[in-house]
Amino acid sequence: MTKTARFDRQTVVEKATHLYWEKGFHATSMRNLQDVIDMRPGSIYASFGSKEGLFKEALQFYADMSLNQLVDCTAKTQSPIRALKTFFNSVVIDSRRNAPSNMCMLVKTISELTDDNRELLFEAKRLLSAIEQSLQGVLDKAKECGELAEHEDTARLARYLQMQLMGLRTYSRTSDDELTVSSMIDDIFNNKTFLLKNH
Amino acid sequence: MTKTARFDRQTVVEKATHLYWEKGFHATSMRNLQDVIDMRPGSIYASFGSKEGLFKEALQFYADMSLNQLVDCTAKTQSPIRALKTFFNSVVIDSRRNAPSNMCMLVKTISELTDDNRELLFEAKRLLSAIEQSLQGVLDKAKECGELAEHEDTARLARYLQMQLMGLRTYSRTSDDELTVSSMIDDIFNNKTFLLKNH
DNA sequence: ACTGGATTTGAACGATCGTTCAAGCTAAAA
DNA sequence: TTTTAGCTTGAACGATCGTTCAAATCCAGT
Repeated sequence: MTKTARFDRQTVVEKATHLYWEKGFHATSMRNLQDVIDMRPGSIYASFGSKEGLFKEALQFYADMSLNQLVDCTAKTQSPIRALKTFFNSVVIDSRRNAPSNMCMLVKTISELTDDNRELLFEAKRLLSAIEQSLQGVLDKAKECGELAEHEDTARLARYLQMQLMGLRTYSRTSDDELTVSSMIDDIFNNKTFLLKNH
Repeated sequence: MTKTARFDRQTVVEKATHLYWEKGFHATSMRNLQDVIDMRPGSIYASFGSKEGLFKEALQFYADMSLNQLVDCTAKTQSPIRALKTFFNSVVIDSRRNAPSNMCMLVKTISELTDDNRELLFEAKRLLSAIEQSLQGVLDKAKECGELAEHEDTARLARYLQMQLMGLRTYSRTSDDELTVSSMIDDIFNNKTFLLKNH
């Protein structure tokens, strides 16, 4: 071997992720990408194979970011439950300002794509499932700490958190009022979500 | 005036809605639409103005369908709360089989579109807000029936239902197991969503 | 300094995109 | 039956799509 790639793969994937996340798969053109990652078609296709190939790496990169975010939250406090709430606030509220979209890139992907892009669709589902498992991991720790009753089904609760997170980030996209969204997170973690007297 | 349009607008919009709902705005081409609604470009552009114009009517049609579904559910029972649960089941579970997508078309739209299609994005948000208001209307009736405590804030609860519905339909897209999704609906209406001993 | 193999470049490809419009056709009015 | 207004048709437009590839460029090894 005589030569290695001149570009930094991590940086390129990061920039591509940013664009895909903002505009979605179909609305992002290869020419948009060429500008943003500053590479010419030949290099891109030599390195990533296709528009789908690059998108797949972007999905992976995004999921890694999200998982790291969750790990960071658990590292900053002794309380797993508090960590979860911090994670929710970070992902739902903070991303209203900084992120390319306040919606989850994986959710945007399963929402946009059909069987015409089977592999990408499957990949996004797989990564969402991985995130759900990480949530369950934190809930398991909460059980160990005694923050969660022994009889609680952490798989079921993780499923619920995942569903609520999906709902929150989507709702967040419809609402200009940040305080409203913020209070919804508080309500979730105070179990004041829906109080019915009877079924 | 000597002549009126030959096609049936309602039927055409219905077919267009089906396709847009399935594939999304960007992945649906005008040629796809031409085939499905059996009209030629000239007629389509004379009647609807543009791809966006037809999509806007499709959004309206979809929202009307959804609102009618909710009304149907309230008409079939004396209990507004039971009506809401029936609505959830109908929208989340039934649409796994029949509908073009198990996700909400309005959610798919706000998820996919950016400011590049400002008007459509705004329209989808507006219609989602209308649905939320209808949910609140049902909750108000529940209060009158005594199914809901007097002190409950129906606007807040409606917001919560809307968020959960968004989450459920999205989660439903990721899961093959219909029973799991079904039990999540049961849990929501039994207030068994997330039981923490402390915050 | 030279060589050789890998990377990078950018023009170009055929396909398809959303849209236009002149010509044809249809059915109500005269 | 003839006229005529307006809907319908389908070829065609320029733009852009994802992708390819021969040529230019680059740098490690000699």
